Amino acid sequence: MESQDLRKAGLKVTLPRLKVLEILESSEQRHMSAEDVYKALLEMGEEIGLATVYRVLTQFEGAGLVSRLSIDGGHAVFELENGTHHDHLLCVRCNRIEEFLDEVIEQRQKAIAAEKGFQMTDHSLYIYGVCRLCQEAT
Amino acid sequence: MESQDLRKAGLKVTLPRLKVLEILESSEQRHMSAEDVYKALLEMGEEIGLATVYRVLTQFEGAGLVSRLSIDGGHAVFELENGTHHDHLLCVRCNRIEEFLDEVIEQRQKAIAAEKGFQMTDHSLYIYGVCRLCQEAT
DNA sequence: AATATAAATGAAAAAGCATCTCATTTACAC
DNA sequence: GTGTAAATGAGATGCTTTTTCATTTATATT
Repeated sequence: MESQDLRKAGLKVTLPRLKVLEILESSEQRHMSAEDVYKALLEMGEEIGLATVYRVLTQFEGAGLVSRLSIDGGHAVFELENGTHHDHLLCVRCNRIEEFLDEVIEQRQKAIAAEKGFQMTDHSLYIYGVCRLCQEAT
Repeated sequence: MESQDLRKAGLKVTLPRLKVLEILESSEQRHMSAEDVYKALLEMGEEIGLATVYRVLTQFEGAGLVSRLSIDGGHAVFELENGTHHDHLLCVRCNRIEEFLDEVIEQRQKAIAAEKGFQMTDHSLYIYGVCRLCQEAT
């Protein structure tokens, strides 16, 4: 039950928050923009303001319940946190997003940061390309 | 002389374009936002509109004269193209940007794209951290 | 169960970055 | 020099996200 997650995060258990969580859990797309979530809520019959959706998603991010991806071009998408770090592959045609984790890359990043004297706090890696389905659809 | 670069790119040689190039070449910061360039132009006494700066930078990007970096959080910075691909390290304190190239990472990215059936078109990798100077300044 | 209070929400305004529109100016081919 | 297509400036506009502020709601306390 998710109410516990909200309480643990110091957030009151409110209908908007429960509904946003519900959308994120039940949507067939794992990666959704605030707008996507907002529209899904409307389709569900929940009239929750877009500003609230943004606020809730940002709070969820702070609470570690979701991660925010900052896609090239400025607009963000959110994914339910699954506990494991990963990077992303994006299809430039259909916007499909896939996840991957590569230990070699993770290690090299740490090594590079160390070489340059940086205390690494984070990193973001996106591979852009045309996914298999879109290649076939040419 | 840069007029040639502009002509080669099919762009007319205009004062705004020459001045923007001049700023990019002479600024002590290699990475500048459109706003940075605009302000530098003003300091130089050139009253070139911000819209023109954006247009010119976008055209330069298309012509391969500059590259655009999309920093986390949405706003873009531009760097003079130096002919060699590289990725970036960003200091989260002072916003210093350093460049690096790691062949191991480059190879792994290609391998991952291939594994996932993606025809890779591009990638973006940013390592965030605290640079040496900012660590010392704590 | 009622109440107090701090937090959450909605709606609209504002912010921030970037692009577009359109009238005017400019580069450059002839 | 002239004509024409391209470039520019200024302001409007767009788009995503955040903020403001009055109202509502969750929850700790009585």
